[in-house]
Amino acid sequence: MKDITPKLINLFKSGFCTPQIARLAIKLKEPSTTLHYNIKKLEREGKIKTYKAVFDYKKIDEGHCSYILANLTKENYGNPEEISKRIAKDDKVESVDIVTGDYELLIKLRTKDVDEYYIWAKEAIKKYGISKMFSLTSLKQVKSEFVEMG
Amino acid sequence: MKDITPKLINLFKSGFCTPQIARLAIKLKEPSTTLHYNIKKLEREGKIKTYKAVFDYKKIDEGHCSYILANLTKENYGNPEEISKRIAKDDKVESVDIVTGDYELLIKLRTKDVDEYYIWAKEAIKKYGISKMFSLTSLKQVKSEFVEMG
DNA sequence: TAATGTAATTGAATAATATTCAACTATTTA
DNA sequence: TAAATAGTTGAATATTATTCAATTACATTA
Repeated sequence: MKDITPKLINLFKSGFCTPQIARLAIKLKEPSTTLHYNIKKLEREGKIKTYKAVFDYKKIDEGHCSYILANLTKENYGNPEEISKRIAKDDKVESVDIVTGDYELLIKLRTKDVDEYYIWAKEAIKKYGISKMFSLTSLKQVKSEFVEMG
Repeated sequence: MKDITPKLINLFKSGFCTPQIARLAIKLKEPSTTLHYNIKKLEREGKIKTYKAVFDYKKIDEGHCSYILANLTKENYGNPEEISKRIAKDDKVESVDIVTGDYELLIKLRTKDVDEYYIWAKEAIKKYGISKMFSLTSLKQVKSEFVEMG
């Protein structure tokens, strides 16, 4: 049997979805052509970047969620953008922000468990030139990606 | 003219989208019926929670993004869950986590600008019984909701 | 290990939905 | 206020999802 779900999950994390115009038409009591016009306009203007799926991460073996504050080594301190773009490529990374305060980066990471988190963190220090890390572990994800988690 | 885009944006933040099976079929070189079957299975199992849109937040007047670490007053310290569920109801709140460390909650907030952030923060202290707040402002959102921001 | 049941794959038919188009209306601009 | 532009909408068409039934793969157990 071919297990296509991992591929599916990865593609759905950032795309391969589309608006449900008919459902919106009912909800908003507007003709579907009007909604179609307005949605395409939002897309054209670049206001909508993509359509994607949101998962119950525990159920897809990404139950461990952590927020990592990171300092860059002095070689990289000057251009956090390049480093953060590289970090952003990682499928396990939900978000990367360059932030104010004592740390330069804030990374939201989703892993299977603490072990996988630890492996990732060790690797990251080497790969991305991180000089110091401060991690917050999520004990409960009440809302994520604008979606309330049951 | 009726401006339905704000309603549209709100609905798209957490739903009213659907998978693009035909595109996936081409991408994965599998029959669309196979993908249909597998996707419905993921939905049935609750692994997929919803399908939604991701925005260029600057372009929809939600350009100011901040991470707020919060302590609850001692009356609320015992049940962070109830408070966090209430906070989660707020449309401006992208995520809420109960976290380890010196603070109980980590809130990701999207507002138009600093002014709106300040108003929200003041209100939140009153409404949710927050005794102390520590905020990190995002200077650049490199990735968000698993989507790389150009 | 053969037999039986269950889960997954798939092509063809159908149903549902998005998209296009053209006519019209509202809004903005000169 | 005329002309141009942007937004709305119903009807026609094109796409796409969904259902169905047949088939195959896999797991269970006797």
